[in-house]
Amino acid sequence: MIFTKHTMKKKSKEMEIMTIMQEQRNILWHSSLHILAVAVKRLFPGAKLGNGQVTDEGFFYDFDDLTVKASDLTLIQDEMEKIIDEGIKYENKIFQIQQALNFFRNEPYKLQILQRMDKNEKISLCSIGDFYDICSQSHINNCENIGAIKLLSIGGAYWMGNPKNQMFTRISGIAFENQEALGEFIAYSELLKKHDHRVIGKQLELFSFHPQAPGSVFWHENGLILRNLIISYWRKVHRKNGFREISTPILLDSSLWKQSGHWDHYKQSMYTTKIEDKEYAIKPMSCPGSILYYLEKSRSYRDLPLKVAELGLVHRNELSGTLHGLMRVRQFIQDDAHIFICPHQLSEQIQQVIKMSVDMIGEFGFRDFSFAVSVRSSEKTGKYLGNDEQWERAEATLKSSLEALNYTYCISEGDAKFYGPSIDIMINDCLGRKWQCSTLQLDFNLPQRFELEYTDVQGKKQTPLMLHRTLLGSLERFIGILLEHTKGQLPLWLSPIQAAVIPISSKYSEYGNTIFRMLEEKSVRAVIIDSEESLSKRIRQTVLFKIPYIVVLGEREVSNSVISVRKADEDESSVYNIQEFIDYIKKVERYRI
RNA sequence: GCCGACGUAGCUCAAUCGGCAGAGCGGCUGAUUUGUAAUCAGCAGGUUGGGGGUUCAAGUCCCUUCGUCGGCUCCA
Repeated sequence: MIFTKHTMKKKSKEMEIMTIMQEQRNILWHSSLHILAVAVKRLFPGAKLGNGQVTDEGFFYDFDDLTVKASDLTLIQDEMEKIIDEGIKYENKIFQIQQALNFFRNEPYKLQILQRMDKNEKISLCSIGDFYDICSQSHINNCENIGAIKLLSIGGAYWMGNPKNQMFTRISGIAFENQEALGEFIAYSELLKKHDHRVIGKQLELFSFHPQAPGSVFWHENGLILRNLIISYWRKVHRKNGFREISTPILLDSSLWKQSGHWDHYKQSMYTTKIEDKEYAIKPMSCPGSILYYLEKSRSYRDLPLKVAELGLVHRNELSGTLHGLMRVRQFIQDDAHIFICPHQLSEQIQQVIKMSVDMIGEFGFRDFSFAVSVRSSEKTGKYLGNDEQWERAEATLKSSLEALNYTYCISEGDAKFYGPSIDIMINDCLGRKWQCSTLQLDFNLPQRFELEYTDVQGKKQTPLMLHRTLLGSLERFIGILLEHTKGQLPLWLSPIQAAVIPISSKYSEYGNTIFRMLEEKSVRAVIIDSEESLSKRIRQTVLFKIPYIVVLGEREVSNSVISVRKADEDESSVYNIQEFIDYIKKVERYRI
């Protein structure tokens, strides 16, 4: 459903077909937004037209002087359907600006747009009956070709996207060729709800949120087990790849943040405090701490690449309206690392980071990736640090590193940070959504600001290059993505509870406890459910709690000293010796934790 | 932060025009001793997010505050 704004560098045949389908759909959606405007003007003549637009997920139109309730959506949708039934045709015509002004004499925002244009220019307008809109795009031939339409939401949106402007009322919707396609869309929306990590987190008792700390996670025991398992695997991978792990303070003198440049850019979203008249800030990222570590002693080219990783607890005062479950929080663990290198090591280190990312995220069940290289915007304004040559070389190195690994990528123009270009790795989840977790950023800024040095082979002082990178990004957010991808059915090695031991009746409780203790002793995460409820009910509880293995014990198992094991998502159970079962679980876990 | 909606028992939800706050699940107690997704019965559970107001009377109307959801802006 989600299509990225980026243009793919290379297109596969499939991509081409998708693009054609998307183009047709865009025409449909674009045609629909005019109808939305007509419907609103008919029902609410006082409303003033803003702009309409097609997005990746439908279309919207913004209006000023329009107050509508959620229940009005049905009213507007009915009106749109009426207009569609009228079968009015779209017409595009070219007008002189002067002439066009006349059409919009009661539409101040349309006038604003026209008045900004050169008076001698011509403009394309589209008409639907006696309704006119500024528009040069193509439409479907006739309204009747819109087979199904659905208005989805009312929201606010700043005029021209500028928060200094007033807020308009935005009505969003979606349209399809036919009812079946709309049905599929509704089914997909329902599916999304079932994968919502906030609901799953509550059901599986993984975490909670409380008004006393908005945007900060309270990890419950099962959620913390999951988080710790991820961390344990992360540490293993980093040790193997030559990283050293450090931990730096979360409260640091504001002078450090002034020196790093964060104070100028992000002061308003940093938490600060005064202690003995000195101002401190809680770290919003870990790099300055890492730099103080680098500066601790003089470094030689022999020490490079110096790979320093930190699971940094960072705080960012995200605006209240942007908080969203685990996906957007104010306190989180960032799996940061800083790699200090000599310039000639750049390409090799970039490739290593990409490999590490793809391998690690793949282990969590994400096999579908795409890559973006974020470069400067085409208007090379003064906001970027470093000179043109540095940038061009860096961008070229990022691209060639991906090419060396045979990865295709797209270019995200203008998405580079002010201090350097970056590679972003997007994972595609099972619902076709893209999430950016890993990012690798080149930094021209910090090594200079902190006067980082190393001694080269000739004994001369040189400035190292610095790579920032995260693989999972925020652990909180990554867990959110993982829960949505798996619908809470985590793989065995990540399940907070791996097996539920269920004796058929209290007669077999003793055997059940023996088995349970054997599993616990070998660090298999197990529970025993020997309450006096029916067997079916206890199995149901196990399945709802998404415990992957169900161990049922009765007369047959006791007399043969075996266990019956059923995978929660399979119908058949099999008989195992307890040691075979433990060995199997340990084998799955072995290379990860 | 801005625009809008929402907030009722642990959870999911009901309560007509302002007129006695309710159900299912979960919990507790008792009976049931179960072979792979809900055994039966009884009981308890509430300052309707917090504060203020209007009214004979407020879950319901108004103000305010906190939080959540959707959208905007932002996301080092």
